[in-house]
Amino acid sequence: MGLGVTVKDVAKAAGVSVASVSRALNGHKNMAEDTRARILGVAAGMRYMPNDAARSLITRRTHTIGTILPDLHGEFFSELIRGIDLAARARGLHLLVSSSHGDADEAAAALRSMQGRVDGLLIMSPHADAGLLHANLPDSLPAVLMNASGGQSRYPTLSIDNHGGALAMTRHLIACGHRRIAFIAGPAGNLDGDERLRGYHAGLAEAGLTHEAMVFAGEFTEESGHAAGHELIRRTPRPDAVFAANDMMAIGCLFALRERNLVIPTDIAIAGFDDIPIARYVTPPLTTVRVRIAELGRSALTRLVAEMEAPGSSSESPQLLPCEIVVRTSCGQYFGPYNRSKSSNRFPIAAPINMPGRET
Amino acid sequence: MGLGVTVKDVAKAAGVSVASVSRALNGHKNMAEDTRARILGVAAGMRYMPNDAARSLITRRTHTIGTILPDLHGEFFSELIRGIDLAARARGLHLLVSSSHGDADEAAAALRSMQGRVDGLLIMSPHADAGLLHANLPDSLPAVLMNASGGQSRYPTLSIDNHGGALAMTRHLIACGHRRIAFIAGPAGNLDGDERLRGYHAGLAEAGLTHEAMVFAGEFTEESGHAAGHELIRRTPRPDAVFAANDMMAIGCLFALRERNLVIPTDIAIAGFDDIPIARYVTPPLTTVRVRIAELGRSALTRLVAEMEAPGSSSESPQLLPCEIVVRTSCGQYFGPYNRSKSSNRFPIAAPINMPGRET
DNA sequence: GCGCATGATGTAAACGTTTACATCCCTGCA
DNA sequence: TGCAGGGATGTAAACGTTTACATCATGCGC
Repeated sequence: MGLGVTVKDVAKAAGVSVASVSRALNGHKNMAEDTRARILGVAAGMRYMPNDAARSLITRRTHTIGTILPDLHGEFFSELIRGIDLAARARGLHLLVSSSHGDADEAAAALRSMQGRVDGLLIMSPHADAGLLHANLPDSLPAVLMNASGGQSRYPTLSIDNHGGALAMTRHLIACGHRRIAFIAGPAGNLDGDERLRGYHAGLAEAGLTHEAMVFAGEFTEESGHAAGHELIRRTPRPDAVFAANDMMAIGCLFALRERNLVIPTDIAIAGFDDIPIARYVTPPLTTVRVRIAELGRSALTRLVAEMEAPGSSSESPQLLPCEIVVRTSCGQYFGPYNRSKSSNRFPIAAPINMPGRET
Repeated sequence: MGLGVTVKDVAKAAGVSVASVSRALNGHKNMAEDTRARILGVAAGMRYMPNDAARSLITRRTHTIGTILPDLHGEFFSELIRGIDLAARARGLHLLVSSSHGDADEAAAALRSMQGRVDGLLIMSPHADAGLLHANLPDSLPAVLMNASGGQSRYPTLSIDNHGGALAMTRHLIACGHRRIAFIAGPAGNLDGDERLRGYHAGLAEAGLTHEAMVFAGEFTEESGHAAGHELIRRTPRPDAVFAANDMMAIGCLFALRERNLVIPTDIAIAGFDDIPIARYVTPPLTTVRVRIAELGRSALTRLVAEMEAPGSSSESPQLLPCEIVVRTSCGQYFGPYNRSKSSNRFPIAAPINMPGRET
């Protein structure tokens, strides 16, 4: 039972018309309270569940929002979905996900296949340029872009404040006394990576250290960080700090330096970007830039809902989400004025054993 | 444009009836090939997209499957979704997710709200007992349970082979020469944790070490592992190995032991369960049991599709997914006959610095 | 007591598909 | 030439809702 019970069956059982049943269910005004109560009782008794397809057909609302995501792994993906899901559920919206899009064609297919199933779309895709979007989406479907090269598109855009985060970290490293700060970049053309690089350069420029800029190629992978690490210690004079465009490269670099028996942070400091969970557990714990991924998801959904209710409502695009410096021990001690996260160690991590050069 | 174009508009533009348009789109037989081509051309030209709600209404198929998940974090969640999504997309199915269900009421609400939106359900929830499922799901809706206490339910069930994995790890520890093996358990009543505990006991029993069993309470959290670590080293004689029911507890324990300046694995060995990404990056890298989460998702979806096509097709429930021992360095050297993962270190990790007691 | 506003309820159209059935036309065979 | 058969196409019903509009009863002011 439960399936196959229609509004008509309920109407018959309750001795009213289908319209009354519908009104009772949707909480319309202008109904006798006792009638409503009776209908609701009968409906519950029959375990009636409205057919959403029929409802959507007439109301033109699916109460579902779709997400188009690239081939993401790990914490980033789950936190993003988590933030979106929480915000969506709070509004009674369902979540249709389509992830793992490796190329533009797959992303386009996903876009098209969501037609008519969703009231709005949350899109994060390196391939989602204005052309692709226009070709595969009806103009009437609200959408919000995440971490896209905003501005050029007619869609609202939300991004991590990559530039601001990298700038803050560069300042922090300088404040810690480092001067020769190397940077391990992201893959060419990657938006996040490019912004972080810009922030690094801005930080150096501020301190009059432009001539010290030292950029190594990277691919956001542990391997590329490892390779960059081996390369950068051959430089003379050696850099006294490394800032990697993401945590995985910082960790790869960390291992490379340890292979050469360099002591971190005494011999050389390391900083990353993202604050992935692993960052807290390597030896020594990694100083990094935290990005609130769940918050990005939550904000994007909020923005999308606003867009759905009043298209073109807020056009102050792109919106930036702030980052936060998380100071651990991989960059040496620092007690200056920058924003430090109180919660950077939710749990007291043991001091790395046999690690010289650290004060208590 | 693109929205608002209906089959009727296409029919008019192509000079045929709506039935012909429908037939052309759905690849029916008994159609003149040229007519079909013409209709398809017109439809594409008008950027026609069929309305899924209307289609679902009449066909009673949504081509969507729903997932009900508990409040999961991190890698586990993303890998699971990833496996499901890949398998679903391959079959042209959409994915409706509902995660973060903290209690039974939320799970029940999620179950009900998916009515009529999905053709089948993938459920992982500690609250999803037979009663809850029966009360909130129509009998006609196919569903597959993941990691539930199988057998008692009329739904097909898939689970990680927790018992087998824990047994294999216990054997491995014994084969490494350890005798006094402590176990840090999961939260009381947790199915996975209980099965792992059973596997531990079975392993000890096999080796005639039942009297050495030593179980400490844990909550699957780093904190509880840390606490258990401090507790277990006060025992005399001290355990020579610790097997934690999951990696986070193993890591908490690892830090506790390092705080006491114990050398791992010389003084005491540590093993975990799950192979979370962090496991490879702690010092020393953690030996653990790998569970193929994405594979679990993929299998569950495959099973669900089978169930949708032929209800009650395969009742050999519950189905177990094998685990795999991943040998790193936290348990000492071992070259015996157990199944070792070749890929346990996708990338050469540097030897932990200043870590005595390890051979090359 | 009469008309009228108001509130409760019923009737039926509409949403955009799919598909059973009817119709038409063409081919092949007697 | 006539007729059966069958392939192509059209007609219209059905899916389960919501909602504009019609209807009906009730109470109120005069």
